Amino acid sequence: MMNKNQAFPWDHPRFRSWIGVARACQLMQQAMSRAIAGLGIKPPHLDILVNLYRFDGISQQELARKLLVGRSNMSMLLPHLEKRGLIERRADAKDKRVLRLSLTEAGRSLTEEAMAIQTGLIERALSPTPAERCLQVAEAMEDLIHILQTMDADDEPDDA
Amino acid sequence: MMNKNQAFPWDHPRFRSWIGVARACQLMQQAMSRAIAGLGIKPPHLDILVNLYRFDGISQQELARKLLVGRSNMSMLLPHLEKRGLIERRADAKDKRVLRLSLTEAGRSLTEEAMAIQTGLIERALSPTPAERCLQVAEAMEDLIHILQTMDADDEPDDA
DNA sequence: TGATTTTTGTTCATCATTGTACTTTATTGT
DNA sequence: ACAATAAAGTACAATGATGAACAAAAATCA
Repeated sequence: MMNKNQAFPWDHPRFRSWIGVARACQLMQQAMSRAIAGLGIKPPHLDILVNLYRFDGISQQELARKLLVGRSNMSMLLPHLEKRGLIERRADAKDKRVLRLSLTEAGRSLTEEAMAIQTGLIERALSPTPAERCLQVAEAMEDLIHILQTMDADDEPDDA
Repeated sequence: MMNKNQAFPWDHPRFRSWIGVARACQLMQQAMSRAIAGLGIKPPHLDILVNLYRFDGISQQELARKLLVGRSNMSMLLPHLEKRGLIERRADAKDKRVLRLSLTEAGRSLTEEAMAIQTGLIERALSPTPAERCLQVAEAMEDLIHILQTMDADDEPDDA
């Protein structure tokens, strides 16, 4: 059994492909962690800062959804960044439940430094891959993301 | 500043590409976690079992290196799997320091079940991507892995 | 309006991962 | 052979992530 069509999982082209993606991600995460350590932040913080840089005034809920983590994670990390003077949390005027997030000046400039490092590392790591190929990779990943999110959406509503 | 060449990081093709890879990885990890939860194992255990399935008699050190984690991580996880009767650890005859790892019968059959689920999920997630494209993705990831590993090797020996 | 349900964010207990220090065994150098 | 160094595995303390229970505010609906 299982050695009828393709002997082992690692002989499937898609399986090998995915193993490569997973390893690459892990290594990249570690490399990124070291690259930005000098700025006193770690990958989770960087993700937050970049998203605030891009989407000013976002709520904690929306931020958590973008980062694919739970709300509680934001509640743990954001006060830290706030105390360090990198971000601000102001209550929304119309809905007193939500906290609107934005970068301080210090946060904005640190984020720009961090993004320069991040972009540099990504450029170096993908430098042997031509831009066109990168777009094909991106396309494959977006298809995958769409499928997984659809699967999740299917599971939850009708679930037991 | 920074908006001279390409306005923002997310306009770089390689940057966008990488963001997609990272998101895909995260979602896949979560989906995989749910997919194998019924077998009573989590992604780290699956990684271990698959590697033991493929490389019987490997040592804890080698396993840790393959999985890109620390030795201590193996020391935490393996006794668990051993108590559950999925793996065996036997001292090497020639070098009393190393423990040689192998799957039990129960472990082997559970691993086959798990790999079937894993392969199925990967196949589904990458189904819209033709096999040829998958190989191109794999190639890009292998280049990236090689670069990052070379960078690490460069940093450590001469490091401060 | 008043009661019920949703939504937002927080708190807390639990679990996973990491790095460091430590023990035991091999290897190297003299 | 003996001392020093390196390597394999373990123990432990610190950090990070997760999910569930909770409080406050808003929305829904009768």
